[in-house]
Amino acid sequence: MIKTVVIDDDKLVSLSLKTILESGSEITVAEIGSSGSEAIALYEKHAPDVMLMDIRMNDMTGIEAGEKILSAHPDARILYLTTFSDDEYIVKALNMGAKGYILKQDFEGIAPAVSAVMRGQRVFGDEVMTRLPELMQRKSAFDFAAHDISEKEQEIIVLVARGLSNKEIAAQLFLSEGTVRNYLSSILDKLSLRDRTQLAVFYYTKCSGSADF
Amino acid sequence: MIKTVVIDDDKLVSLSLKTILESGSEITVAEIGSSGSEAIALYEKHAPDVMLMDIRMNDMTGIEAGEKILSAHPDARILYLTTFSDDEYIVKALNMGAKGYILKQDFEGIAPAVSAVMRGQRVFGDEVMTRLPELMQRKSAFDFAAHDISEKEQEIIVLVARGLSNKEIAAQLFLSEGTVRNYLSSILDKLSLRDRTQLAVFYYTKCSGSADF
DNA sequence: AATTTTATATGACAAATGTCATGTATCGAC
DNA sequence: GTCGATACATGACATTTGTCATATAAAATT
Repeated sequence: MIKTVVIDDDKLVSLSLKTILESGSEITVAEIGSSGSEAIALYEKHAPDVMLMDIRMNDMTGIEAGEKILSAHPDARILYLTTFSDDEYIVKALNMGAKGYILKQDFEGIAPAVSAVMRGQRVFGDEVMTRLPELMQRKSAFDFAAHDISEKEQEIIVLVARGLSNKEIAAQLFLSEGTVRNYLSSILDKLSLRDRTQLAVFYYTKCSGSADF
Repeated sequence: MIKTVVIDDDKLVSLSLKTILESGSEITVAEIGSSGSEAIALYEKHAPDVMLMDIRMNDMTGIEAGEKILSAHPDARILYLTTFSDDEYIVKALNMGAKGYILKQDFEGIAPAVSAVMRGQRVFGDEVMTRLPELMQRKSAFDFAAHDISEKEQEIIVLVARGLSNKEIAAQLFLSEGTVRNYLSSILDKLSLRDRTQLAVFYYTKCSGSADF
C-alpha cells in the first residue's frame, strides 16, 4: 500500500484526485492539504511514500515547499502536478530532485505515475518532457550587472561569442578597432579571463541565453 | 490489458522479464525477441501497446531499431531497458521520442513503468534522470570522421574549447607548441574556420560532447 | 630493401590580439 | 565656467596566433 498526501489549492481537484487514486487498491491518500505550508506540516505528520503537490499555490509555490521538505528529508518522493506546462518550473523541479512532473488533467496517468515513482522511477508527462530539451538549454542567465559589465561590453561579448574578429566587431558597432580592443581588454579583466576564446567558452558555459543569439 | 513485446539479447533476461511483467494481472507479453531486426518484425506482427527493448544488442542497437519502428509508427511506445546507464544513448533515445529509459536491474519498477507509459507518461530511472542535465548540454555529436578529423585533432579541439592556449595544450599533450599550431591549422582548414575562437564557438554550438569535458 | 605514410618538430613570417598610457570631445553636475 | 565622468580613439609594444615550407625518425607498405 502506498501512502500519499495530496496538496492542491483547489479542494475540488484534491478531492477528485483522492477518489481517483483510491479507486485502485494500491494507493491511499492519508490527508489532503491546500497550501505550501500545509504541505510541509502534512509531510512531517504522515511521512507519506509519495507526496503529490500542485506547483502553483497561494502562499508558496510548490517548488519552495518541496525544497523545504527535501532539505529535511532528502529521500522524499515528490510528484508535481501542473495544470498546463508551467515551463519555468520544470527545470527547477528537476534539479531540485523532484520525482516527477505531470499534468493533472491526465487522470488515468496519475495512479500509475505514483506507483512508478514509488518504485524509484521518475515520471514526466509527455508534453512536459517534449519541452525539456529546449528549457534545458537556457542556462541560468549570468548576472552581468554584478560584474560591472556595461551594455556595450555585453554587445561585444555576444559578438565575440559569435566568432567575430576585432575588426569585424568594430565594423558592426561603428567603433574603431582599437576601441573594441580596449573594451575587450576591460571585459577580460572584469571576468578574470585571458583571451577572447576563454570569453567565448565562458559565454557558452556560464552565461548564455540572456540576450540575442 | 496491456500488450507488450520484450526484446533482449539475453534470453534469460527476457524470460525473467516476462515472468515479472505477467505476475500482475495487467500486462501480457505477446512474444519475446532477441535482436534489433526481430524487434521490428515483432512490432509489426503484434502492434504491442508498449515495447520493451534492450539498448545494446548484437545486430543493431536498440536505438536504430527504435528509429525504424517510430518512423513507421510515430505513436509507438518504446521503453528502453539498460544494464547500467549507457550515457551516450540517453539523449538520443529522448530526442527520438522514446517513452522511457530504465534500468533492468530494477525489477519492481518495470511493471509500474510500463503502465505509466501506457497512460502517456514518460518514465526514467532515477540514476538516468540524474545524469540528464549534464548529458543534455551536449548537443548532437558532430561527425568528426566525415571531416577527416583525427583522434589527436579531436583532443586539441576539446582543449581549445576549454580555453587553453597553444602552449598549455602542448604541455598537456606532450607536444611542441609548433606541432599544436600545425594541428590547429589543419583543423581550422578542415572545418573552414578562421581561428581558435570560432572553433570554440563551433564546438559549443554544432558539435560537442563526443569525448570528455 | 626501398618507399611511402605518419607523427612530430623547426623556423620564419605576417596578422591578430591584448595591454597600457595618453588624447579628445561631450555632457551633466556643482 | 570649471570639474569630472563618459565614450571613443591612438599609437606603441610584447605576445599569441595561424600559415607554410621544410625536416626527421619511426612505422607501415610495397
